Amino acid sequence: MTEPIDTKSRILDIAEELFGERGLDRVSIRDITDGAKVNLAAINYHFGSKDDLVAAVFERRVVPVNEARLAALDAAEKSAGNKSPKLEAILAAFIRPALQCSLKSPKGGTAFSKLFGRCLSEPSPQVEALLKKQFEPLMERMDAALMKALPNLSRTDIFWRMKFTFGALHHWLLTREKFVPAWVEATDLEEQTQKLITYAAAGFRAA
Amino acid sequence: MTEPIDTKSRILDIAEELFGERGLDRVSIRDITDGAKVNLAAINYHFGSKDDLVAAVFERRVVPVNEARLAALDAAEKSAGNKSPKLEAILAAFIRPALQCSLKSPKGGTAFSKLFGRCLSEPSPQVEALLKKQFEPLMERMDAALMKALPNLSRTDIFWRMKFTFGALHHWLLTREKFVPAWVEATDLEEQTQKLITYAAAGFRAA
DNA sequence: GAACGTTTCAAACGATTGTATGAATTCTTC
DNA sequence: GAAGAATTCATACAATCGTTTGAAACGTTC
Repeated sequence: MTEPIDTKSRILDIAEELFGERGLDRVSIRDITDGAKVNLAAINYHFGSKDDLVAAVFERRVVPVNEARLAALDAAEKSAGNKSPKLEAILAAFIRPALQCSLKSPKGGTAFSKLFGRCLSEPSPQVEALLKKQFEPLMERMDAALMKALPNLSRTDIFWRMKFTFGALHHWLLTREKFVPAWVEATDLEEQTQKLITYAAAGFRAA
Repeated sequence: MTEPIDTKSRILDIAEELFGERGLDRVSIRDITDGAKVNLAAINYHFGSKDDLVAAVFERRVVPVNEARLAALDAAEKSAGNKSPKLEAILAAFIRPALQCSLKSPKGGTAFSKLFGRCLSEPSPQVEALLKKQFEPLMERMDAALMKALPNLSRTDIFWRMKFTFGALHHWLLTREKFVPAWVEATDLEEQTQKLITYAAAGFRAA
């Protein structure tokens, strides 16, 4: 576990890990600089403030995830020709990149999921602006694709079902390893992803 | 808006409101005592510590909600006789009490939802113990009812779909007024509840 | 109304927070 | 290898944090 990377990346890495573990406010500047083995002033020097660091940590993961989602949507639409892609493919384009990114993040991938949950529930102005900028265009694309795939569903219904799906995805990511009784059969992530896609697709298709 | 109630209740009331607005750690003891117009030492005197206050605020809402859920489940099973209640009735027993409680809570009901989200993502030891104690028996009852209603679904599948439903419910409660584009047709809470039940029921029935 | 337990009060505690400073060091460019 | 920019460093700052304290005020009971 050598870490020859630069100061900025080291800060981002363990900031993500600690934020995910303990929450944004329960992690001090000093916790991060100690963990990253950099000087106390490094965060303010490289990022400006703690809030800016939070936004940077969050942005580093959210941007590629949403890019991957758009790319997956593009690919699905392309391979479907002039027809609409299957509902499952549209939902997979939304769900799978989030999971894949969460795997790249430290601590087996739970750190980013937790961080995302926190950024949703206690957003700073910086994070809120980032959320809007990142998700508005994505949601428009998702809406359009879903409306085409489910022509007899109103746009309002699609909006609500998308919100439900979003919630299911993130609660899953957030508590993947938690609140799981012993009797639950072990399943790998791919299986769990399939289960979610199946569930959401049926939810969208409800009369 | 007269508040002739006692110190303890006044503290609980605005603590709930402030925690919901800003997050557990962004609200200081002084914010609460100022808002409740009580002395600074009142929180430590009446509750012991800030963490204990958080648990008390949370407990005051969670306990009645889960009692109402169990009661609704009882009622549904009773009225169904020796048959299984309809899937929608089981899900409604889970969903509706949470919504109803959230309406009683300050700020049009969003405060409790936000508080719940926070308690899920950054639980103190006290809150974590409370969560376990409150949700384990409820989930067992829900599992049993759902297995009876969906006999060809494995218990593991029921667990995961229940988790997805839980996520959809709480993300909805947490962001009810947020991230809603202007074009979404206004719907009252009852309609939204129905939409969620429809979505979740279809998700559970998926092959 | 005296004695009691309960609650409220103003004030202070030590610890920790995020940020700022200016000097020391390293890196880059000529 | 000297000049200048970029980075790291130890240290200090003011503010805020949760908690404690001991006295004052209150309510109850005999």
